[in-house]
Amino acid sequence: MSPRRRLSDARRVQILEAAARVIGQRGLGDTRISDIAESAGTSAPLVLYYFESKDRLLAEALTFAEERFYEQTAAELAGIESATDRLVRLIELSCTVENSDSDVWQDEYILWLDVWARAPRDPEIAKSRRVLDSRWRTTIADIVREGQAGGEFRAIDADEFALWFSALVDGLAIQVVLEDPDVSMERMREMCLRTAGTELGFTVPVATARGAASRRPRTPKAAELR
Amino acid sequence: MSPRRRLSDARRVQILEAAARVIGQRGLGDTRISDIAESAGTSAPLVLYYFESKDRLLAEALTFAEERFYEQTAAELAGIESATDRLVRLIELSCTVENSDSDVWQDEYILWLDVWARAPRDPEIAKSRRVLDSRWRTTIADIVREGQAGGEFRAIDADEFALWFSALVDGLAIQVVLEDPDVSMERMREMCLRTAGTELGFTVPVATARGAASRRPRTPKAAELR
DNA sequence: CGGACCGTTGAATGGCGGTTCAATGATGGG
DNA sequence: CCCATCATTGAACCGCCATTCAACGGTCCG
Repeated sequence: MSPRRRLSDARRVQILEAAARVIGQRGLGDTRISDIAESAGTSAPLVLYYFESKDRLLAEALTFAEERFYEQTAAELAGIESATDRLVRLIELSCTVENSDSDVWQDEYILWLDVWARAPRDPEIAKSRRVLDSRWRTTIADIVREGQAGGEFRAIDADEFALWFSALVDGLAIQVVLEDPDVSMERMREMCLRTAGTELGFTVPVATARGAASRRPRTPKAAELR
Repeated sequence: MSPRRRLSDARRVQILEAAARVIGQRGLGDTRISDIAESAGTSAPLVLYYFESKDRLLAEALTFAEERFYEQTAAELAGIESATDRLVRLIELSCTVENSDSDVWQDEYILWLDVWARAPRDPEIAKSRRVLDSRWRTTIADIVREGQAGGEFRAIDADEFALWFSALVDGLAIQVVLEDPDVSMERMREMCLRTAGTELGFTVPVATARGAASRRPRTPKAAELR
C-alpha cells in the first residue's frame, strides 16, 4: 500500500534505535508502541506513521540492530592483518562488554533470544535471522580460510568449524546473558579462545593468564582503519 | 492467598500438558488461556480456577515440560551400563525425533526458546531455568566422571566439558529447530557425536556411517530397566 | 430428602493498547 | 500572502483477552 514514501530517514533510524533499545530492556512481548515512542521522544501515532504496523516495526528493528552490530564488527576486523588476531578479536567482541554504556552487550544479545523465540512463527524474522547467521558463519569461515592460506591455522574444514564454533558461542552466550552463576563472561571468553586455539592450532596470545593481560590494555576501537 | 487447595491433581496435569503443547505450537506470546483450555477440553475460567493467573500457569507449564523431559531421559539412561553408551544415547536423545508424533522434539525444544526469551524479565522462570540447566550439566558431568573412572574417557575436567558441550548442543539445536538450511538434525548428531568422541577419546560406535547404522535399528525404549 | 461444598462454565466486566481520526503546525512554492 | 503537502499528536475507537461473577449441577454427609 505505501509506495515507498521517503520519509525523513533520520526519524526512521531514530525510531528503530529506540525500538531496539526498548526491546532489549523490556523484551519483545512487553514492548508497546508507546514505549518505543516515548523512548524515541515522540508519540505512538507517529511510529505507526513511519511503520505500517507494530509487527513490521519489530521485525525491522530486530534486523536493524543485528545488522548494525555485524557491520560494526566487520569494519573493525577489516583493519586487522593477521588472521589469528582477527579471530581473537572477533571472539573478544563476542565476549566483552567494552562499550561505554553499562550493558549494551547484554541488550544486544538479549535481542537474539527474542529473535529465536519469534522466528518459528514469523517467516520474515526467520528469514533475516538465517541471513544474518549465515553471514556471521561466513565471516568466521573466511577468517579461517585466510589463516590456513597463510599457514597460521591447521587444515580443517572451515565451514564445518564455523558452524560448530558459532554454535558454541551462541550456547555460551545464552548462559552468560541469562546470568548463570556458573558462566561468567570471563569464563566464556577463555573457553572460546582456548577452543578455537586448540582446534585451529594456534596459541592464544596470553591465553588463560590472570586478569592483567586478559583485560585488554589498549582499546583499539576502529583505530587502524583506512 | 490460595492455601494449597488440593484440587484434583489429574486436572492440573491435564492442563499443564495442554499448556506445554499449545505453547510449543503457538509460542508463549501468542498463547491465550482459552487456547490452553480448548486443548485441554475445558473452559478458560477453569484454568484460572486451577492456576492463580496466566503468568503463574505459563511458568509452571514451562518447567513442567522440561522437568518431564529430563526425568524421562534420566530414566532411560539409568538402564544403560557403559558410560560411553550412556553418553551416546544422551546425545541421540538430544538430536532425534524418535517419538511417535511428528515433531514433539521440535515443540519441546521450541519451549526453550521461549524460556530463554522470558528469563531475563521473569525471575521465577530464570530460576527454574538455572536449576534445570545445572541439573542437565551435572548429568553429563557425572557420565563423564564415571567413564573416566572406568577408563573409557580421557582425563579432562568433567564439569568444564559438560558446560562446554551442552553449550554446543544448545547452539546447534537452535539452528536445527529454526530449520536453518545448513544444519539438519542429522548433521547436528554427527557433529555432537564426533565432538564428544574426539574430546573424550572414545570411538563413536558406527560414527559418520551412511544412513543404515545411524538410523537406530532397534528401539530400546525403557527396556532393560529394573 | 436437604443443604453445603466443589467443579464447571456461559456470560459479564474492565482495561490495555494497537490503530484510526481529525485537527494543528510547519514548510515551501507560487 | 495563500494554499498544498507533510509531520505530528491528542483524543477517540475497538477488539481482544485475562479475570470475575453468578448460576448450575453434582456428590456426600447428616
